[in-house]
Amino acid sequence: MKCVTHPMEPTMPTMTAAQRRAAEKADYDVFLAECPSRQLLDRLSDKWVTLVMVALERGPRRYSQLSRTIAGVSQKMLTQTLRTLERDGLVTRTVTASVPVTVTYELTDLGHSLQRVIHGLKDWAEAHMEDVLAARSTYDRQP
Amino acid sequence: MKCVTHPMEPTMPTMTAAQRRAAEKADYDVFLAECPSRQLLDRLSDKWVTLVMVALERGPRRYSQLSRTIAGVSQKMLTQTLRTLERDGLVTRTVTASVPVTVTYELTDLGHSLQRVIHGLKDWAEAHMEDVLAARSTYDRQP
DNA sequence: CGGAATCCTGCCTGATACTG
DNA sequence: CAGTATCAGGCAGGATTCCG
Repeated sequence: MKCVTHPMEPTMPTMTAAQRRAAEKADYDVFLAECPSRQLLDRLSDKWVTLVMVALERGPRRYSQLSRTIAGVSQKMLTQTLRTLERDGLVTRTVTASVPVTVTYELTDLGHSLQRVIHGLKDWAEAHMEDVLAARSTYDRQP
Repeated sequence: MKCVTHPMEPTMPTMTAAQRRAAEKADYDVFLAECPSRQLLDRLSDKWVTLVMVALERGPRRYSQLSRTIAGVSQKMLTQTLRTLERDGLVTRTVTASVPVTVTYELTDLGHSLQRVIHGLKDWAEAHMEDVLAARSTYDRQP
């Protein structure tokens, strides 16, 4: 398993999308620190990324809405997170020239595909909260 | 939607496991900073947690194996991550009293259920690497 | 081998002030 | 409203050393 970027070969029409995806996967390894996929996984495994992606799941949201929805986020981290998500093609940023100005963030198609995965994480956390709390009290009871 | 811990009511035998889970879910909100589920989601949305969970997916692993597999992790963070995963009931820690000592980590059933979700994140990162790289170069080309 | 303990740095956070 | 800028401080996380 190598970690290389793909030379731009002409797309082979004989491959299905699924086959191409499988071929691409084989060339990336998240365990290699230098691999782009590792760096991407590191970025995605971020609490603010997770919360923003979940907050955007039901459609476009304004900056101030996100700020209020995601309790505890600083302006700095919210803006920074939204910028990198925009750069990575996961959200779009739309500025409406009104007074005062309105800025709307929305998931792209790519963003939606990631959102589905991340939503699973949120569901898991909410569904298994009891189990985790029980495990903690068991663990903490021991010397 | 409130964020409360459940008073220990006797389990209602008339509820299915799925029903009980749905009822529990309704009481947790990851957007509230003080909610346990939010804090759990924050912990899970961590790059070392993600990588350790993926590294353990094929069965038990020794500390040194994990250390070598997960490139770039420090002993401190690996130990710290494994400890919290153990405390949260996601992995077991087994010490074999040999010389030198052998320590093995393995996913619990709860851990496996989370691992399936996290694996989706890894798959997404590896599968959509090209899309993200393309989006970045488009973004960076603009002033 | 698998850590624990220590020190130290840099980033995150929080607060405040200022713009288009 | 939706940021950018700046400065304080605290703590996450890296590097190093030592131990059963």
